[in-house]
Amino acid sequence: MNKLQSLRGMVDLLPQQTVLWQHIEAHARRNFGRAGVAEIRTPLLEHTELFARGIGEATDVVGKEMYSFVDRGERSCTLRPEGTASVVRAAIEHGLLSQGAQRLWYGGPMFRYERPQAGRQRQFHQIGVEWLGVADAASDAEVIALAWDLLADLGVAGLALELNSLGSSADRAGYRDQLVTWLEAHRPQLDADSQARIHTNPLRVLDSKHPETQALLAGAPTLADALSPGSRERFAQVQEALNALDIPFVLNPRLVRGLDYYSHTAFEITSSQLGAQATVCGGGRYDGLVEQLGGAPTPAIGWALGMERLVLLLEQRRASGELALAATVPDLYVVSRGEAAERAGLALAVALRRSGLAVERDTSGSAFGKQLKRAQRGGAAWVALIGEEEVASAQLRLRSLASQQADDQLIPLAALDDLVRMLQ
RNA sequence: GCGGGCGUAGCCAAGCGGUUAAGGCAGCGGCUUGUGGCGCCGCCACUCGGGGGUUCGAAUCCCCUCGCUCGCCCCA
Repeated sequence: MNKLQSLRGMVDLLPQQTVLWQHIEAHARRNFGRAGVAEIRTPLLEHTELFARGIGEATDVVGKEMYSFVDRGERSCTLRPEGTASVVRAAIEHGLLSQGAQRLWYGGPMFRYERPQAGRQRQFHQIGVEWLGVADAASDAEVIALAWDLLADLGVAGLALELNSLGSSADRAGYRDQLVTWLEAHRPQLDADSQARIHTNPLRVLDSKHPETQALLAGAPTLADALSPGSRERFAQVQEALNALDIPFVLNPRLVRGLDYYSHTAFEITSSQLGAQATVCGGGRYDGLVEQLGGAPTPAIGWALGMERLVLLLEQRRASGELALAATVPDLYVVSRGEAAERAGLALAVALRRSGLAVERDTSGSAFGKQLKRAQRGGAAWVALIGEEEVASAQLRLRSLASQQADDQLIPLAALDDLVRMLQ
């Protein structure tokens, strides 16, 4: 183990991958721009307390997955495990909320100390949207549409939108008590994981994958029954709005989401192509969070999508040939050999780039045949060849690689404008 | 954190206790000292993720370790 390698769960993205990432980012930027959603960038490092207060002490994320350390100033710092808390903190800190509703998006790395798995890294990346100061049910559908349409624009098929309502915080608290009482009464019949969660995170028991527990839960009180009439009406409005937008969804009463701050609308977009880590995008309403972090009571809703998981889906499309990302192909490939010729080639390449052309220069110094071969393989349409003869006459030899024939043209090195015109 | 599988060159991959570790792709060089996708030839692992052990002998068996992977957990 002498070889240097990246830390466990920290992955390098090589050029073949980065084109996919850029593809996704470009679509996201464009769609967000159309919807009037502005980008916000917050630090990767925050006070540990922000996440402890924002996400909830009882959650796994805060309890055992954070990258925390004490800095030289004795502060407890944590690499952000998710984006929402930071965005809310920044909005409160800079008084954004007093300037009306904020429609924000962010992207970047998050850190969680977990066992790596397909679609799950310790440093992973999310693109997320947070709308602060937005309360109406129509906005819930609008925010969901942002995620749904982004994925659709990227051509990702086979996705399912799952939807649930957690009710108001009062509904949820009341239901929680009801559920805990019921779970306590049936404790011996529950699996070990679920028993442990009765008091730490009882709602998550609903989503247990143990078949016996699931069978038992058929008799448990349901969240839907615990919703107040107002919450029910609100949930119906969200569903109507989604219908009107032609966004299909399935109701999933067991969808409760892991983080404490959610209320009312909760949703996930999942893919059957991803194995165990099937959630591509998850989000929901978190009306209580801003206040919890010290701001004025502010309704809010948002989502985050996992870049790695989305990339996995796009890689499947690429492998099957459905998605072809154009590699960057130079307009011109400069072939030169010999000291003076290489200098002339360098000057040519830089000058043409300054004119806006994509120019690649062969730096190998190998035989012209080799350089031409590389030009061919690189997909360049044109080659400028400069050797001793050309330097002597202050010309370059321009050849089209598209045609098989050698129909070279000699162009004065000084006649840059002519060359630019020909290549455009 | 728990359980299963795997780890041979940049990539894919054969070998599964016996002397020199197949092959393909990519790369590099030559055929072609100044001229293009093809073709042919050559080069490219003293070594099998790392360490230790068993053995006359290990890439092949055992142990530890690192990493990857699938599932659990959790979540994006």
